[in-house]
Amino acid sequence: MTDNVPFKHLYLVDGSGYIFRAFFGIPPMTRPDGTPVNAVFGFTNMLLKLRDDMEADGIAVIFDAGRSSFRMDIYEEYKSHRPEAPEDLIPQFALIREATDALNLPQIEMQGFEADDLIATYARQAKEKGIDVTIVSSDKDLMQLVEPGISMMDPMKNKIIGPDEVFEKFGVQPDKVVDVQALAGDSVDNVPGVPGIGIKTAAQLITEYGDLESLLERAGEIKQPKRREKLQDNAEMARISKQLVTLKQDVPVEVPLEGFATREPVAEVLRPFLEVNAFRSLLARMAKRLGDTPMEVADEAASEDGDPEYELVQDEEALVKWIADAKLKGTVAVDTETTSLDAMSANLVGISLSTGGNKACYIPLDHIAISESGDGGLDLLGGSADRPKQIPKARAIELLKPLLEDPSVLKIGQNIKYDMVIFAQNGISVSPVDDTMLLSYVLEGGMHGHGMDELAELHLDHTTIKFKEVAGTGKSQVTFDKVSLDKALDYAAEDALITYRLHAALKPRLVPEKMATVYETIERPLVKVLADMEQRGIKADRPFLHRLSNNFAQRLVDLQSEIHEIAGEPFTIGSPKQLGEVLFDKLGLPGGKKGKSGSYSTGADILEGLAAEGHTLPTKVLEWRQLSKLKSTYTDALQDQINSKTGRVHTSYAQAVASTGRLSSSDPNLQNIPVRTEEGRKIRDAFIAEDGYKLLSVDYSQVELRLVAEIAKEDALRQAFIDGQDIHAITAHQVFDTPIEGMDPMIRRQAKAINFGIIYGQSAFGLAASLGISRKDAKDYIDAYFGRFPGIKRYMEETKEFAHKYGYVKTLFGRHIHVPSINEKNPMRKNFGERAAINAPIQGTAADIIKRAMIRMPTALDNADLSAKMLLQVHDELIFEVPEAEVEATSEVVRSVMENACDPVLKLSIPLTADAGVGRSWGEAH
DNA sequence: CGCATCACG
DNA sequence: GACGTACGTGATGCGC
Repeated sequence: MTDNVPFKHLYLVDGSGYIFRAFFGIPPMTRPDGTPVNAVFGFTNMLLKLRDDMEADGIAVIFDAGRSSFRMDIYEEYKSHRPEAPEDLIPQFALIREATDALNLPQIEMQGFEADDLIATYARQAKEKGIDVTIVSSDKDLMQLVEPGISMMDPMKNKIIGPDEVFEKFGVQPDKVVDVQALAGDSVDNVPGVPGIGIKTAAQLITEYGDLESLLERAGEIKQPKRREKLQDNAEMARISKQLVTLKQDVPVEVPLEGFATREPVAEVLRPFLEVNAFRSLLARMAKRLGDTPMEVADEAASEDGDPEYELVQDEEALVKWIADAKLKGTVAVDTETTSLDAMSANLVGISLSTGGNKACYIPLDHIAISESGDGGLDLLGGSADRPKQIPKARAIELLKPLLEDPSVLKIGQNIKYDMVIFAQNGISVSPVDDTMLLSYVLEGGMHGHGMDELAELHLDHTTIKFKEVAGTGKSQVTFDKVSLDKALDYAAEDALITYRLHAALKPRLVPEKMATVYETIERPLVKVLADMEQRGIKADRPFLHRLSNNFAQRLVDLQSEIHEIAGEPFTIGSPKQLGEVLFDKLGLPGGKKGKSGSYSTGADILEGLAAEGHTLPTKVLEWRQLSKLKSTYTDALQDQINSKTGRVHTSYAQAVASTGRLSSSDPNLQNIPVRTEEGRKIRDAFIAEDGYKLLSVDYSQVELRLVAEIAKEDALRQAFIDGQDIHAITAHQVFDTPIEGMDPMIRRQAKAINFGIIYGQSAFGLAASLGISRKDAKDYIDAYFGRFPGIKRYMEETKEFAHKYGYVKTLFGRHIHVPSINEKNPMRKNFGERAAINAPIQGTAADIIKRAMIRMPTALDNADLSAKMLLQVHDELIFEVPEAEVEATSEVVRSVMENACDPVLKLSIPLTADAGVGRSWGEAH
C-alpha cells in the first residue's frame, strides 16, 4: 500500500450546500444572455480564493448525485418535504459543474450517497493518512465530523468552525452531535426525532446519560412524566433518526484521494468559461494565469491560427525549460515515438510535448542517423550509423520523470495507454492523465473512429502528416529511430500539438453533454487497469503449443490426401473458390452461386447441410477447416506472440473500438480463444499459471439476458432470475407450454436460441435458419414469445423509436451509443441500425458493469491483502493469476466485486451472479 | 486490399 | 412481391 498522497491539506468543498448559501447570500447577477449567475460567481470566486489565498494543495468539490440516497431505504420520508429550488437557481446547478471543470478541480458525486457521506468518507481517509482536512461548508450535518485534524470553514463568512463552534450550536462535543440530532430531529431534512425534544433538551439529556442508547435504556429514570413517555414511545424513531443523521464514512468511493492534488486551470478552458459568464473581475485577476498580460492573451489566441512553432530539443537546458513551462501551465500533451506498435516490445525513440498555444517540441532520444558517406571518412561498411546530437536517454528520463508523475500536472495523450506502457518500461508511472481518444469515444462513440488523424480532420479541420510520409511504406518502411530529425520533429511535435488542441476542443463538452460521469468513472480510470494487465501478460506453454501444432499438422496432411482422393484431383482446400468448383461443378452436389464475387458459398452452414445429406467430402472439409484454423490462428501464431523478454503473451486492449462500449483484444486476440469444441479447448490448456500459482476464471452468468429482463422490465423473466431458475427452461415453458419437469433438451435448446436471437433482434427467417425449422414455426415461436413477454416487445419498439429520434441509444450507466445508420433510406441499412440499436443498450450495459468491476478489482484485492493479479478480460469473464494459498479468498473477493459492480449507482431488481473456476491452466479453470 | 471464413462473447 | 435477414469483435488465407 502506498501512502504517498501528494498534498498536506485537503479541502473538501460541499458543492451542493454552497450553491444554496451563495444563491441567497449574494445579490442577484445576470450575464449578458440573462442567465442568473450569482451563485456561480460566488462559487468560482470562493474556489479561486481557496486555491490562491489559502494555497490549498488538495481540493475536491463534492456534489449530491440526485435526490435518492440509501437513507430513503431506511426512512421513506427522508428529505421528502424539500421545496423545489427557486427558478433562478435551477440553471446555475449545471454552471457550477462547469465552473468546477473550468478550474480543473475534481468533482465527485455518487448515486445513492449524499455529498455529506462522500465528504465524511474522504475526510476519514485523509485523516488516516495524516492529512489535515478542512470541510468547506457550514452545514450543521457535517459538524459531527469535527475532530483534531478535521475542521470546517464557513465559506460565506470565512469563519473556521471547530469544536467550540460545534458546542455552541449543539451543546455537546462533536462526537455526540449525532445523538443530539437523533433526539431533536430536523424539520428541514424531515428527520423525525422525538417530539417535544429540541436541541437544548437533547444536549442536556445526552450530557447526563452519555449517549443515545444509554438514554433510551434508562429512559424510565427520567423524572418529567411527559418527557419520559415521549422517549419511551419514540425510542425506535430516535434510533432510525440516528441512522439518518450519521454520515457514512466508508462509501466505496471510486476516485482515490491522490486525485485531489491541486492542478493549474487550463487557460483554454477557464478563459472561455469566465468570458461566457462575464466574470470580468475574475478575468482580470486571472490574467497572468491565463497567459500573461491581456495583450499577450490576445496575441496568443491569434497566433493559434499562425504557423506552429516546433522546437527540436537536443540539450538539457532546452528540456528543462519545457518541463518548467509544463509545470507552470499544469497541463501538457505528451506523445512517444517508438520502434513498434506493440508497446511491450517497442523501444522508446523520442518524446514530444506541447503546452498549448502553437508550440510543441520533440525530444529525440534514440535516433540513429544513417550518415551520408563521403565527408567524414569514418563511414566505410555501408550503412554504418552514428547518433545525432541527443540528450542521453537515461538523463532525459530522469528529468522528465518528476513532471510525468507530478499529480498536479495533467498529462494529455491520444491513446495514452500506449504511452503509459512505454513509460512504465522506462520506470515512469504517468499520472494523472486525460485521453483525447477516450473523450471522443464517450462523446461520439459509434459515429466514427477515434484515431488522431480522423479527429484532427473532424475537429480542427487539419490534415496531419501521415506516418507513412515520414517512415516510408511497404518494404522500404523504416522504424522511427531511422527517421531524420527534421522530419521526426515535424511529425512528432505535430502529434503533441494536435493532441493538446483536441483536448481543448473535447474536454469542455463532457459536462454539457452529460458524458462526464461515463468518462470520469469508467473510461478514464480503466486506462491504468488495462495498462497493468497488458504489461502483466499471461504465461503460455510453448512446448505444448508446439506439440499441438505438430499433431494438427499430421492430421491435416492425412485429411488433405483423403479430400484430394475423394475429389479425384489435388486442389487448394483453403480456397473457397476452388472448393466450390470441386463440390458443385465437379461432384455436382446441390447448391448455388452466391455473393458478388460470383463464387459458390461454402460456409460451414452450407457444408453442414451437405454433410447431413450423407456426403463425405463436406464432412472432411469441415474437419480440415477446423484444424487448419486452430493451427494457423492459434497454435502457430501464439508461439510467435510469446514475448522473448517475459516469456508471456501480452495482448493489447482497444478501449475505443467497439461501438457498444466493449473492449476488443488484439495482437494476439485473447478474447476468441476456442472453447466450443473439444479440439479447440485444448488451446486453452496452453495458457498456464506460474509455478506456485493458479489461474482463476470468474464469469457472469447470463448477464445480457438478465439485463434484457431488467431494462425491459419484464416481470416474468425478472422473477425467474430472482428465483434462480433455469432461464431457458422457463422460456420453453412459456413459449411451448411444456412442463419444466423432465423437459426435452432439444426443446430447451430451441428456447435458448430464441432467447439469444431476441437480444439481437432476430427475424423469423434468422431463427428458422439457426434452428433448422420452417419459417412458419419460427414465426409462431417468436409471436408466442412476445405474447408471453410483452415487456420485451415494448422495449424493442421504444428503443427503435428513441434511436430514430436522437440517433443514439443509452446504457443504464448513461453511455451514449450512436447508431447513425438508423436514419438511412436504404431499408437494409436502416434495419441493420434498428437491430444494432436494440442490442447496444444490453451489450453496452454489460460492458459498463464489467469495466466497473475491473476498476475496483485492484483496490479490492489490495484491501483484502491478496496479491492476485488480473490478467485478462473476455467480455463477461475475468482471469486472474493467484498464489495457490490465496485461491479461496481471492475467488470470494472477485465474485463479490463482480456481483456488486453496479453499486451504488444502480440498484438492479435482479441479482447478478458470477461463477468461479480454478486450475493450472485456463482450460482447467474455465 | 477486399472477401470469405471462423474463433469468441 | 422482392429484398434481406442476429449484435459486437479480430486473424487468417486466398486471389486479384
